[in-house]
Amino acid sequence: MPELATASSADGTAARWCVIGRDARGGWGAVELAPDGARSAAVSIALDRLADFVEQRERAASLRWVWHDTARQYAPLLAAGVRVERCHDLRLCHQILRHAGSVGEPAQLRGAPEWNAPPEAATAPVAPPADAPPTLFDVVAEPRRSRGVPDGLAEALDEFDRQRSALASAREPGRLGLLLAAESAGALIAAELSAAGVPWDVDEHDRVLSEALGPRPAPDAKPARMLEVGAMVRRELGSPDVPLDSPPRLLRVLRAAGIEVDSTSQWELAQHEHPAIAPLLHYKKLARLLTANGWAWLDEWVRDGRYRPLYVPGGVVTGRWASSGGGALQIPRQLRPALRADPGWTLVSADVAQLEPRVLAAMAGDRAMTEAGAGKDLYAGIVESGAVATRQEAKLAMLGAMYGATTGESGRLVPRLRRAYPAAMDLVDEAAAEGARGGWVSTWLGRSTQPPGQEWEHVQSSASMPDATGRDEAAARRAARDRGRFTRNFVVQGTAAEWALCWIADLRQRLAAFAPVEVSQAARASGPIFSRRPHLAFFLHDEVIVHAPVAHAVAVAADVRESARAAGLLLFGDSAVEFPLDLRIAERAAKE
DNA sequence: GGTGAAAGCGCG
DNA sequence: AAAGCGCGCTTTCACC
Repeated sequence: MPELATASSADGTAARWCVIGRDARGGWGAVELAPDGARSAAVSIALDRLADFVEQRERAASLRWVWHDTARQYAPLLAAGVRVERCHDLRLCHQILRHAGSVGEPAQLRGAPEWNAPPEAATAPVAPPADAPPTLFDVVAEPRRSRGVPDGLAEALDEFDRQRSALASAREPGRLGLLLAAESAGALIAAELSAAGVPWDVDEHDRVLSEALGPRPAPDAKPARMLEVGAMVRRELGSPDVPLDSPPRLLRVLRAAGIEVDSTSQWELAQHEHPAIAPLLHYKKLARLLTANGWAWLDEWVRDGRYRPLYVPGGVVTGRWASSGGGALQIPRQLRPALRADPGWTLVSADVAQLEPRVLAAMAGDRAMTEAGAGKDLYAGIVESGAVATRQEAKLAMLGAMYGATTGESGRLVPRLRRAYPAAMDLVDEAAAEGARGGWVSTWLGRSTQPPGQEWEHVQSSASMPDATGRDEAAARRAARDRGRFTRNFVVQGTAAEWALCWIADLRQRLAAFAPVEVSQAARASGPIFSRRPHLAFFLHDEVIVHAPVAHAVAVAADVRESARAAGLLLFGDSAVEFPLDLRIAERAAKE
């Protein structure tokens, strides 16, 4: 699996790194590093020759590009039709190494604050005009730190040295190195996903909207169906002007009508009997659809038959991706029919069945839980083992175990899992205890939590002062429990994110190996790199969608499964834990 | 008039 | 007033 190898690649060839960045004269510079540390002389590249240079070197040698920020560096290359196989993203890797508890000598890295930049959206923030007079706020506040990271070649070389030293000092450099490679591969994939886009059927989307809301209304007008349903709510409440879109005011009206709710959220409304409730819930559904994914969203985010959200790799503390713009993390199931392959192509969709519990079973080496998930639905396996009575109970108990539920039905079921799967439960319980103590925990590959903030420490120390009140002590216990739930979930969610990165990184390489097909007119919307081969089109935590020529669909599906197997092997070796997929090949493509 | 918090709800 | 983790986005409303 060459993609994820670091120090040397698994295909037997010595890995070489090519570090690139801006040179002192404003052009580009490149320096190649051999595994033994030998450096080539710096090569200068004219501004407009960078894409050519990268393509040439990529073809000539097995390289890992080292650059400051994939989000900024790779998008222009993709636009120029250049794909790269591997990279090392200095910004993302810095974030991981800086906080990794297993790094023995982090001091040098932590002494390079300019690389400690938070993930940012692909669109650069608008800088204030340089000639604007400083406001009072500017004078009082700390100097504004640059939001980006240095993009110079010299800085990149220095930072790469620091990162290699830090990695070498880690307790398990192999694992942490794998994480750095996986994270960087994820950054490449995120850029490629935005470039390729999700094939999106605007007519189907419009049909879903019209069916629910009525025809598209004039700008600033409410759709017909919303007006009708709103009128029903008003009639049932006996009030001509119910403020449907303002929760605080709606709450007052509901209480005046005798509906004793404390909020206007749907789960609470659903618990009351009143003729106004059904239409009100209906109205809220419609309003949500309209504002979140209505015609305005369609106009803004879908162009040329492609939905192009922005992904933020490493944007979540656990290592999951975040998104910024386009709402890729929250496409409602209702709109899934709008994901539609181009003519002659199809969508291969897969999601992992119960990824997080399976990851937990593998981490903990829990044989009973592994057995419960072998060859079948994990929750069904838990029921078979006799721990709980129904699949629903198994799911509720498992989520409660991983999230730290203490009350309600979920909390009530957790002790049964503790008896049936002590190894798995010990692992999450220990992670929670460590977090509650103020300590740090790590994922399987070594992504660590940051230490608790000053506020948290302050609450804890206040509670141990001689004059601490009962209230102080309660607040400290609550904060400790809160952090414990976070660290409990961190180890599982974060390791699941690592598994998923390995899965899609492996799959990406397999897809790139497909023989190219003739380009169809529609497929060109994916851009020069993606219109001739199967390519990733969507990724969300534990599911993936591949856009593929129909002729390749079955082979792609096999690769998706094979990559899942490879990810399990890469992370957990010969652990018996299986990662079964729910996999579908879409039947309908767009009309010719 | 712009900003930020909170409510509410969509996703895993 | 969600119980129980992690997010983003839209809207309203209080405030400067």
